[in-house]
Amino acid sequence: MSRRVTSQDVADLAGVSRTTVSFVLNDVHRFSIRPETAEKVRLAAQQLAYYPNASAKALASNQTKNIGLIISRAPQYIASDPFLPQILSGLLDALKENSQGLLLEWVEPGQQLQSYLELTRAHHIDGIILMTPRLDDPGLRALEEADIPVVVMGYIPGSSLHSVDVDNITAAETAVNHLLELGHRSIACITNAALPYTSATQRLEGYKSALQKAGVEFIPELVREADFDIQSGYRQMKSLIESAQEFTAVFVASDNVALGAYSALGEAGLSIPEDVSVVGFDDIPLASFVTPTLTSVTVSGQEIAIESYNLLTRLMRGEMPEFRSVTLPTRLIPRESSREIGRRGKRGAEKKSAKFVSCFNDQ
Amino acid sequence: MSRRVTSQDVADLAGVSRTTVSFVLNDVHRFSIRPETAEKVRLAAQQLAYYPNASAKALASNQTKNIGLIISRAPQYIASDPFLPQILSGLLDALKENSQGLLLEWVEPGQQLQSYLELTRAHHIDGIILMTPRLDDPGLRALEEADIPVVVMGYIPGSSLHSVDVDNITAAETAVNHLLELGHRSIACITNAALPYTSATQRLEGYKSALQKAGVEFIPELVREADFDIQSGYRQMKSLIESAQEFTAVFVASDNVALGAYSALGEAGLSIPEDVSVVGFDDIPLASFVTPTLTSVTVSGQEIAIESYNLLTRLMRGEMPEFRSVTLPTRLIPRESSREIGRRGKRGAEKKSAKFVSCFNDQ
DNA sequence: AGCAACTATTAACGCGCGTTAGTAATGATT
DNA sequence: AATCATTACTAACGCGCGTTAATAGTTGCT
Repeated sequence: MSRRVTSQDVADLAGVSRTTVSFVLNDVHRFSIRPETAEKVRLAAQQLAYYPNASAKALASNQTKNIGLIISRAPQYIASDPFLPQILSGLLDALKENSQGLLLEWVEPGQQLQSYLELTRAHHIDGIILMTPRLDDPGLRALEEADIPVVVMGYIPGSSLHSVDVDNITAAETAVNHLLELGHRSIACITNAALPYTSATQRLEGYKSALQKAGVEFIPELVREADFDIQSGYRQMKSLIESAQEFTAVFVASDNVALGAYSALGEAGLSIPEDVSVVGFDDIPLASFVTPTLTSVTVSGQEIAIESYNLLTRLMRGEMPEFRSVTLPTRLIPRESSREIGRRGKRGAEKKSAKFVSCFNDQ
Repeated sequence: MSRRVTSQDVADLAGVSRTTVSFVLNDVHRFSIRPETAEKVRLAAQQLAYYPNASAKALASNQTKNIGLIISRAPQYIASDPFLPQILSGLLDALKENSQGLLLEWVEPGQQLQSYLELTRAHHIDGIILMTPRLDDPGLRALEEADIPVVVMGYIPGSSLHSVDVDNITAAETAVNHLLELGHRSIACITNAALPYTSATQRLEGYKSALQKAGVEFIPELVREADFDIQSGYRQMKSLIESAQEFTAVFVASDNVALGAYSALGEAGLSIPEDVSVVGFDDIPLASFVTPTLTSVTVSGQEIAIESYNLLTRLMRGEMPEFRSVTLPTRLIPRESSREIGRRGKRGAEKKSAKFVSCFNDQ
């Protein structure tokens, strides 16, 4: 309950003015200060365990030392996201060095405009990183016009906002090409999210493009839209299986969703990769630990986070007025879940391989 | 670049004083205000798209409207945590209703004291939720003495801090009892984290206790310490397999770690549950989608988050001076990964079941 | 001695808001 | 007519800090 320690207290103890304290503790070299004085001040500050009040500092300096990470997705979709921790990990690490804070926000679709306005105007934060943007986000214009640094994780065509992203289209093409090279011709696709999310659209784009370049017909019935979480992957794969469509491989644009697909395939008595090859996307840590290990496209959440943060930092320092969009590299990691189309490649419920089925039927 | 809109602007436009604006927008009923006046003010505020400056508000009112979630773990361990998103999801949801913000912080072991002091003194936040506390955290005393509301997710024996946790000991006992009831007598244990983390110690405690009550000898060589992530689960399980110790079941105190164990078992040619039964902890969403589905103990991250937030809210309102510690229920969810000790229960590298091996050797 | 050119320090203002003490106007009561 | 309550509002202070303009003290040079 002891009164709060202010810079005045430090000044009194050190026998100097509050201004001097401020200069010393903020390393203001414009006004020179005798080393002994500085030392006295530092000692007094330490002795009193003085920590400058964040709000006062923010008000006076017009800098909050916080950046905001905005997730435009409802909490229930956040709960099972294996990718978010990577982003957070990268961001927190980078922020620590500059002793900045991370303010987490989610905005519900429909409330974007107002939320963004409040965020930028209320000035809780110095800069914004926008995650999982939607093409149809009505608040993006407001962000473009707001005079606060913004970096988008992901690509918004036609937007003037700075962005960091992987080349989703090319990456998806590479993934599908991998399947094509293995001899697959009937390749299904399950998106990572609903199509208003740009990454989903782009990855689907890459899928189509790869097929086209290989001269393979695009069959809309082989495409399903998932919704971030495992359940949706399970559902959509089940839907694919139940449809009469034939396919020997599937490109699932999210590892998380792919794991749901694994489950549905197993339940239907289909073996991976004997009956169906699977390629995922994101290369989450788990990908190399599931059975069979999952072929995937590396996307380092940490890297995206760090790159976004670096870009944001430069914007906050007032550098770089010109437009810039960073594209990070991806790499296909072939693992066990994809293999050459085999002799037993024709699928059919009656030809179930015994290998994985047992686990589902025994108990 | 347009100047910031202040409450003075709103006052001018509405033709009243700044004070009146403040009263209207903050719903201060102590001073009555004519409805028409209030309406004028509200209209003006909306017209100017006025959002009160957060820092100024915080400084004047001594309330930041932010709470801090503190993770005492290094970022690399955050990256693959499947439990964190659940916590965040729950917290974000609850916070939204009170239009509060969430400030994320990690403190590195060794820096706790200073970090906590800064957090509490700098007053960036109104309240603290402390995740994954360590028994040996030297900063806890500082938190106890600081006059800021604190809720700990987890249990710290002997601490006066309010806390929310599941009954780790009982839950672990239940998990191990489940294995005992299935006839297992040689049960290994892999902890979820290093023992300074309280949950790890407690779950190990529950494991020992269950064995003791069943009259089964505790064999230290059957215990391994993992470290949050999948890799550590893989390593520790490998270590167990390579040791000469016999076991027919394993209690892994974290689903995430258990998935690593899955991988190591598969690689060694051991089938789950034919050769080794596995019980996890946390019931992450993935648990019901892996092959075989993982028997686990439900711990709802969302619930823990919401309960912690509720407790914190009451503390921040100044209620409840008395000590309180909330314990949330857990439930064992039997799935495919655990079954009665079988005919083929004796393990040995030469008796590998072909089922899972194929995936590792074929490509 | 006299003036300039530093160096070291501080008084004082403003950031935008919440809030207390006080004023002015109106109606009710003696 | 004078007093008192009530209503509707405002002037003015303070939150704790950063920062500018100004002030005292010191040295160097002619």
